[in-house]
Amino acid sequence: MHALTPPDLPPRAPTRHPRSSSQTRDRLARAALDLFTTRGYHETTTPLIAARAGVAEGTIYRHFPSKEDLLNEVFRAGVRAFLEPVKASDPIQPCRERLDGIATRWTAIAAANPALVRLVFDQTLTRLLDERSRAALRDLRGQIEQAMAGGKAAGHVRRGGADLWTEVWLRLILLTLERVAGGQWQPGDAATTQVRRAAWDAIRVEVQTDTDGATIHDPASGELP
Amino acid sequence: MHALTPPDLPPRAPTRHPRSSSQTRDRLARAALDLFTTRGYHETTTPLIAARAGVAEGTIYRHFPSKEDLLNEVFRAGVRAFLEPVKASDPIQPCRERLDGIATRWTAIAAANPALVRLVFDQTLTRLLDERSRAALRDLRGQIEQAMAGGKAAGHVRRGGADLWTEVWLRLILLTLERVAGGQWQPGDAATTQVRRAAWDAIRVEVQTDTDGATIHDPASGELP
Amino acid sequence: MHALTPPDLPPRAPTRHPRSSSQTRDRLARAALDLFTTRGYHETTTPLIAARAGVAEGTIYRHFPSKEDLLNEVFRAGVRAFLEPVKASDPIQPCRERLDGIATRWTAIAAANPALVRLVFDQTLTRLLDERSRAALRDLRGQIEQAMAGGKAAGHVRRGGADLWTEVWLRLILLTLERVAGGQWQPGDAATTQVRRAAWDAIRVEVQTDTDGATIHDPASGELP
Amino acid sequence: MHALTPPDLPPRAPTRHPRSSSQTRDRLARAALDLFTTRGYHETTTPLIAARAGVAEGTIYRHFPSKEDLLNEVFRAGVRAFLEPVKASDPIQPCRERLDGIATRWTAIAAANPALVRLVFDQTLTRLLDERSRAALRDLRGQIEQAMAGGKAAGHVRRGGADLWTEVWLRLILLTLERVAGGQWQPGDAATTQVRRAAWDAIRVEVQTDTDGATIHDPASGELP
DNA sequence: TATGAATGAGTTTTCATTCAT
DNA sequence: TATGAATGAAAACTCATTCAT
Repeated sequence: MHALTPPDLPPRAPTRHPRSSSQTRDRLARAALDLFTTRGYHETTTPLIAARAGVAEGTIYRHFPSKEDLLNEVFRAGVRAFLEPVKASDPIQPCRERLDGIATRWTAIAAANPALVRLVFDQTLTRLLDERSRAALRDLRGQIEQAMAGGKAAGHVRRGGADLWTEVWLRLILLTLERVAGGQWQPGDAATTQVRRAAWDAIRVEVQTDTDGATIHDPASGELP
Repeated sequence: MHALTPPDLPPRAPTRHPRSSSQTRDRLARAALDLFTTRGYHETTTPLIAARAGVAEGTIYRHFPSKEDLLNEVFRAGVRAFLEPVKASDPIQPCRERLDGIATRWTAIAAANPALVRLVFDQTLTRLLDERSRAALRDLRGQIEQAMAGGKAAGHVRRGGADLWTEVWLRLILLTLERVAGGQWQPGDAATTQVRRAAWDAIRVEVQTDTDGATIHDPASGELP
Repeated sequence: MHALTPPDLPPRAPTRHPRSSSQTRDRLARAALDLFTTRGYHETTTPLIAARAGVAEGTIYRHFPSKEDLLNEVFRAGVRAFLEPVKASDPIQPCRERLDGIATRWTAIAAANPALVRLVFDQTLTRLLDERSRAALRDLRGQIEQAMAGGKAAGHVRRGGADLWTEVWLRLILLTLERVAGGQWQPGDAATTQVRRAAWDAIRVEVQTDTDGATIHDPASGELP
Repeated sequence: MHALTPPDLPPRAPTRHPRSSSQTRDRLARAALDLFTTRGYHETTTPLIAARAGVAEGTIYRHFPSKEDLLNEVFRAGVRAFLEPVKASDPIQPCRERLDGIATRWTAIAAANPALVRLVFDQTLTRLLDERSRAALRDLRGQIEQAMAGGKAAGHVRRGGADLWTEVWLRLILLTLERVAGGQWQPGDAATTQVRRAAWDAIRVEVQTDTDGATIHDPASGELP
C-alpha cells in the first residue's frame, strides 16, 4: 500500500495537465482516505475528494468506477497494511510475544499513517463495504485468531473461544492504535505498554487466587520478563 | 426516556385521526431509533421514518425541528437509559462489585432494547451528534470514571489514569452488550461472566508472579467470592 | 388516455403550492410527450420537462420513478389511444371497410393530438422502451394483423403473410397520420382518401390484367362504392 | 463513399504506430457507422468509437471536428451510396422499370452494407443532422421524385403529387431494405418482388373496375411482362 | 499524426424541509 | 395537530472535447 504510506502528503496546487497516471490515482486514494476517516463516507462528497486531490471531479471516475469502489480499494489497501506484520510474525514464537510484536508493528503504522487505523478498524465504514472487503477483514481477524488458537493450545490463553479472546485483545489494542493515531500517545509511551499488558491480562489464563491472595495456579505468567 | 423504554412497541397501523401528541412523538422516536441503528443515519430517510411511525412525512417536523435533532433527542434519551443504573449504583460498594452491577444492568438494557446499545455506543453516529449530546456521552463516561477513581483510591485498580482504565473496561463491557443486543448471547450466559472477568483482569492491579508462578502480591483478588 | 387528450394545454404559470395530484401528473405527462416527440428523448432533459410543466425538477420524481418510466408510461397511454378504435371496430365488417374505419379514427387522433402519432409510431423511441411497452406495441400491431387475416381468409388480401401486408398498410397509413399530425393535411382532405386507397391497392388481391388491359380476375374490387 | 463501401471490414488490432491517415479515418467512419446504427447516436460514446476503430480517443478529433460532424460525414457518404444507382439509372426507361431497377440496386446495397440502410433511412438520426445532410437527403428524394414525375407525365402514376407517390413508394421499398438489412430476407426472395409489386400497385394509375369486376381502364398495367 | 489523462459542464436522481389545506 | 404535494439544493456520475507529450 505504498500509495498511502506517506502520512501527510500535502495536496499540490492543481495543474491543468497530465500527470503520471498512478500519481493522480494515489492522490485521489489519499484524499479519499483522509476525508472518509475524518468526515465519514457520506459527508465526503466527490467534489471534496477531487478538490483535495487537486484534480477535477470527473478525474475520480477515470481511476475508480465509483465512490464506493474508491472506498473499497482504499480499505483493502489498508487491510493489507495491517495484515503484513501479522503474516511476517513468527508462528513458532510464544503467543504473547507474537501478539505483542504485532501490536508494536501496528502501533508504528498508526503513528505513520493515522488515517489507516480509522479506516480499517472503525465500524462506521463496515456497513458500506463490499463482500471482497469484508472477506479481507475477516482474513485479518482470522490470522490473529490463529495466533490466539496457538496460545490456547499451549495453555496460555483462557478457556473460551479463541474468537472471543481475539475480539477482546483486538478491542484493547485498537485503543492504543486510536490514541497513537490521534497523536495523544507516542508509539513508545508507557501507556502503550500498559494497555498491551492489560490486553494480555484480559485473555491469559486466569490467576486463581484464594481469599488471602496466594496464587494457586498461574501458568500464563512469566512469559515476558 | 419513556419513549424508548417499551422494548418492542409494534408499529401500529396508520390511522387517519388525531392521536395524543406524545404518542406520535414516541412512535417517531422509536421508528427513528430502530432505523438509525439498523440502516444507519444517512440510509434512513424521513419518508422511511414517517412510514414506520405510521404518520405523514410532514408530521416529523411538528415534533422535531430536523432529522438531526431527532437523532440527538433519541440519542440523549438513550444515554439517560444507560446513565440511570450508574447513578443508581451504590458509591460505597467496592469498585469491582459496583462495575459488575452496572454491567449487569446494562446487559439487561441491551437484551430488552438492543437498538439502544447501537445508538449510544456505535461510533458511527457519534460524528453526527451535536455538542449537547456529546456532553451527555462525556457525562456517562465521567460517571464510570468516578467509580473507577474510587477503585484506584482503594488500591484495586492498576496504576495509570482512571480515564484509561475506564476506556478499557468500557470497551470490553461493550463487547458483551453488542453480543447480547445482537441476540448471540443471553444476559446470564457464561460468556458474559467471562468477559466481565476479563474486563476486571484488564484493569485490576496486576498479579505479580515470579518465574515459577507464585503470586507475590495480588491485592485486587478475592473481591468477589 | 384522457390526460393526453387536450391537444394544446398551455403550460400554466408556476405556483408554489399543492395542486391536485393528478393534475400535476398530467401536466408532466403532457410536457414529456410534447418534448420527447419534438426534441427526442435524449435532447429532452428533466429540467426542460419540469419547466414546461411549470413544476420543480424534483416533482417529476414524485410522479414517475425515472425519466425512462415517464417515457414508457406516456408511451403506453399513447398505444391505448390508438388501440381503442381498433378494438371498437366491427370484426364482422369487410376487411377494407374495417381498415378504412380504423384509419379514419386514427387520423382524427392525429389531428387532435399530433404528438401521439410521433410518440407511438416513430421508431426513434422504440429502442428506449421497456418490455411492457414493447408488448403493448406488439398487441396493437397484432390487432391489425387479425383484421388483415380476416381479409385474407375472405380472399380480399393478396397472397403472402398477413403480417407483411399489415406492415405495408401501416406504413402508408402512418404517412397520412404524420401529414395530419404535422398540420400539412386535414383529416377530410382528398390526399387522405388517396393514400387510404393506395394502401388498399398495395395489399388487395392483385388485379390481373392482360396486355390489352382487360381485367381477368379482380375479386377485391368493388368493395367500397 | 469508399470508406464505407467494403461491406465487412473487420476492426484490426490496435497498433501503436502511424497509419496512412485515410486508413484511420475510414476505420473511424466505419466504427461510427456500425455503432450509430446499432446502438444509436447517444448510446455511442466516443471512447466506444475509438475502441472499435482501434485508435485512441483523441484521434477522433484529428479526423472529425466533433462527434456530430462524424455523424454527418458518415451520413452523407451513406446518402451518396444510395444516390449513385439513382443517377446511374436510365431516364428514358419507363417509370416502373426504372424504379424497380433502383429498388434492386438499393436492395443489393442493403445486403452488402446493412448499416447503411439504417443510417440513411432511420428517422432516429434525422433529427441530429445538419443542414447540409438534410439537403443531401432532400436531393436523394428529389431524384426519385423526378423519375416519378416522368411516370406521371407518361400517365402511369396516379393523379396526385409526384412527391406524395414518391413518399409512398419509398416507404414500401424501405420495408424491403430493412428486412434485407436485418437478414430476414435475401435480395432475390419472393417477398422482395411482392413488396416491389405492392409499391407499384400503390402508386400506379388505379384500375377502375365496375361492380362486376370488369376493368374499364387500366393504362398502367402490362408494363412489365 | 497519434496519444490518453484530464477536464468540467451537464445529466439524472435524492431527500430534508416547507406550507396551504 | 396532521397532511402530503411540492420544492430545490446538492449528490454521484457521464462524456465530448482538449492539449502536452
